[in-house]
Amino acid sequence: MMMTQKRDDILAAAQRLVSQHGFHGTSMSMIAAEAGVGAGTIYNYFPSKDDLMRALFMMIKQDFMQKVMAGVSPDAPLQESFGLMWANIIHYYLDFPDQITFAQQFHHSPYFDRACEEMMNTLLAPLVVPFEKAMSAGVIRPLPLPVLETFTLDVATSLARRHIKGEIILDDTLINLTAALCWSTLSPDSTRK
Amino acid sequence: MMMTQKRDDILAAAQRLVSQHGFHGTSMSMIAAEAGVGAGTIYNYFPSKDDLMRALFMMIKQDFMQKVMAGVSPDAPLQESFGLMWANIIHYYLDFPDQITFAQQFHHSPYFDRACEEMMNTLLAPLVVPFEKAMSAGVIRPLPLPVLETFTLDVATSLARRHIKGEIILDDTLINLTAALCWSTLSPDSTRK
Amino acid sequence: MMMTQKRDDILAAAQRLVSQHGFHGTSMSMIAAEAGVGAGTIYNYFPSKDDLMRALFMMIKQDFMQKVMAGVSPDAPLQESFGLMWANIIHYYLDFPDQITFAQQFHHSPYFDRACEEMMNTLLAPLVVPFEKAMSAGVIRPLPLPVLETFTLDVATSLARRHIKGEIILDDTLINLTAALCWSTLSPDSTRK
Amino acid sequence: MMMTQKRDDILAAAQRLVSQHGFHGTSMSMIAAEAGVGAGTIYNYFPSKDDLMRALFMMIKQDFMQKVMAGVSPDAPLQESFGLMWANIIHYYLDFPDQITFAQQFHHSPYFDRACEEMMNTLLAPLVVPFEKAMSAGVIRPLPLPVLETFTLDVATSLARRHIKGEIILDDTLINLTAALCWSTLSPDSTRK
DNA sequence: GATGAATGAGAATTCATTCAT
DNA sequence: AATGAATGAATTCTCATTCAT
Repeated sequence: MMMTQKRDDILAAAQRLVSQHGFHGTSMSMIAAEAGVGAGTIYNYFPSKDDLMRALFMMIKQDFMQKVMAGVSPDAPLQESFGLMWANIIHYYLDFPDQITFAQQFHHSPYFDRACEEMMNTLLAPLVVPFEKAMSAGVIRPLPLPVLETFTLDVATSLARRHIKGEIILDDTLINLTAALCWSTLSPDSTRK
Repeated sequence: MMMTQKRDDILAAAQRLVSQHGFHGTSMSMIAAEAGVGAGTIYNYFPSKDDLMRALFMMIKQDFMQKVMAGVSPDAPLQESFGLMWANIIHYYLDFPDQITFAQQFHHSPYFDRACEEMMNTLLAPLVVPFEKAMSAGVIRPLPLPVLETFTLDVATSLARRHIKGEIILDDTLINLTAALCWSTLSPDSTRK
Repeated sequence: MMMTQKRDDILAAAQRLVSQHGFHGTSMSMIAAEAGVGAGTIYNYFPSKDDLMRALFMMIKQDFMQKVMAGVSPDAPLQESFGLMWANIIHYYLDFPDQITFAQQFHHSPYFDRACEEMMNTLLAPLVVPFEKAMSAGVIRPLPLPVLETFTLDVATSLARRHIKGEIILDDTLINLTAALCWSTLSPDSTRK
Repeated sequence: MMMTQKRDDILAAAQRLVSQHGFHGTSMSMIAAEAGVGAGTIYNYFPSKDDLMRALFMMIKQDFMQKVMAGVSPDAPLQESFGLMWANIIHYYLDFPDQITFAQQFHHSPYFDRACEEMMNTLLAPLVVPFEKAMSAGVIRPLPLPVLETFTLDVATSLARRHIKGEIILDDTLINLTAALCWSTLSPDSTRK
């Protein structure tokens, strides 16, 4: 159906504008104009601005997950998958800086409520499962899941943000180095002297 | 003069409200009411909403720095200082959850411009210097400064946020564990097999 | 479409209110209420209060010009046209006192900028051309154009204002007398003893 | 008394600022700052902003009258006095362009009420009396007083304004020419063919 | 008299949302 | 479904005026 086309146009327009001007710098009329639709049309697809934003966030996260898992074999050893996923994450951010800007803004705003939280957890599950297995198997250090996420996802995000801001240059060498650093944090013997 | 009192009331009110409702959910009238002053009074102390927000951010960061360095001796070995600073950071966030909420919102909003960036760097300098020395001395692994900050400050911030959201409980055990994990990332031999 | 109706209502309301209360005594909400539209509606037609005022001024001046030139034949001798135009000007002011009040307020306010100036000159051109021709032909005394305008337009305006204020009564006799006085000022032999 | 000094400072400051920024572009605090007094102090001398503006207008008009009559002998023939007064008026405006700007703004604003009107008439009396006498004596054409004012004062004001705006240059030649033109309008035989 | 911090009513303007077409 | 003109509540900010010192 064509119904989906307009919806996508609106989401794409919103993403472009919000990453440039922020949530509150982006009005519904701006989105409508950028998407090439009437102002009222948006409300045929999204009940409110908040809903549009939430939908956009989810869309981005879904896309993110898909690209992060690209090429990852469920049977490969975690250390190997980890390196691949790490590179995927970083490249995603570098390829789509708008997305990270939007996602960060959204994530630290009052838009991000319990419902978002839960949907995100559901979405992240495929990423998390292999780590849980690895913990059970003693391949990586047993850690509370949120701590694990901090030392992996959050670190990658932080690095990407600093790259986008121009503080560092994430070339292959630095990507590999940081991947190795993170992995070492997870491996069971890392704090040995 | 009491001039300072009203200014502080306004800053405190702004902090409380923004951490709850976000920047754009917090109107100047709300701040005035919460601070117990007239709407126009705010403008005797801050030229605009933006300036008020920036001033608040800076104040928080200054306070943060002071509390993080509490008890840290410049002559102590870095590993020892590191543990102390780590605990200080975590405790600061746990003691003042409003601050971290506000600071994160601000940091990822369009309010945060070049000028803020630079003031922050100036402010963070005392924290950074010992690490640079340690790198030169080979005590810790040589890393670009932003990478170092990611693996220390940003990780601590992320952990604290997850504590505040209820995902984990940062008791002394977990604080020590995470400190050790971070430190191991920095130490020169951590990626050895 | 009815689009034009609302625009006109707004202009008419603005004109009435400003001639009574002055620019700054006339708020946008007052105009909206008087025009019977929502406060925001004005901004669908005019980007700002300034623009609304400028548009109104231009509209009035255009209307003025049209009415002043009514019945004036381009081929008639200037002295004859002059009498007609003079009567037209005076009658315009007497018929539309709001307009003159508004125009005078506007003209002596900071709203009146270079751009207004130039648009006015363009507008006045048809009025001015016959005088320039008459000067070349020696029918009237050669004078700098602004001086000519002073002795014609500005004098008529001043007389009309004094009528509106009740200082004089501009009946046909006085209109004819003043026209004759002005014309005598322009004719080449007027200062002869 | 020193009381007068501060009052004068305030009036002078107001005049400077209003001629630059207009009435509503000039706030009481601006005036206070420019005058070097506290914001509240103004209210010891003037009950309100409106009163201050009115007082300023009157002061200017008084000064104007004094300078216009400078060197005018009550016994001299009117034609001679007229030339002198004409030059005085023009020179006053050229010497004090701020005043004309302010006075025009004020005169066409709602600040200018009946009371102002009457005070102005009282003030202008010395200027008017000689003309009335000359009319009785048949030296000049009998005209309603407001018409006379239009053809003299208002014309001079208009010329001065056009000079200030750069449309013409009022050198001695043009001053004398325009004086002669105006005088001819007043003299009893001017409309003869 | 002098001060200037405090006030709060009021201004221009924005924008999410509605609804008649 | 699509439109976009209309709405009006809400926002930031200004400023004449007051009053405790």
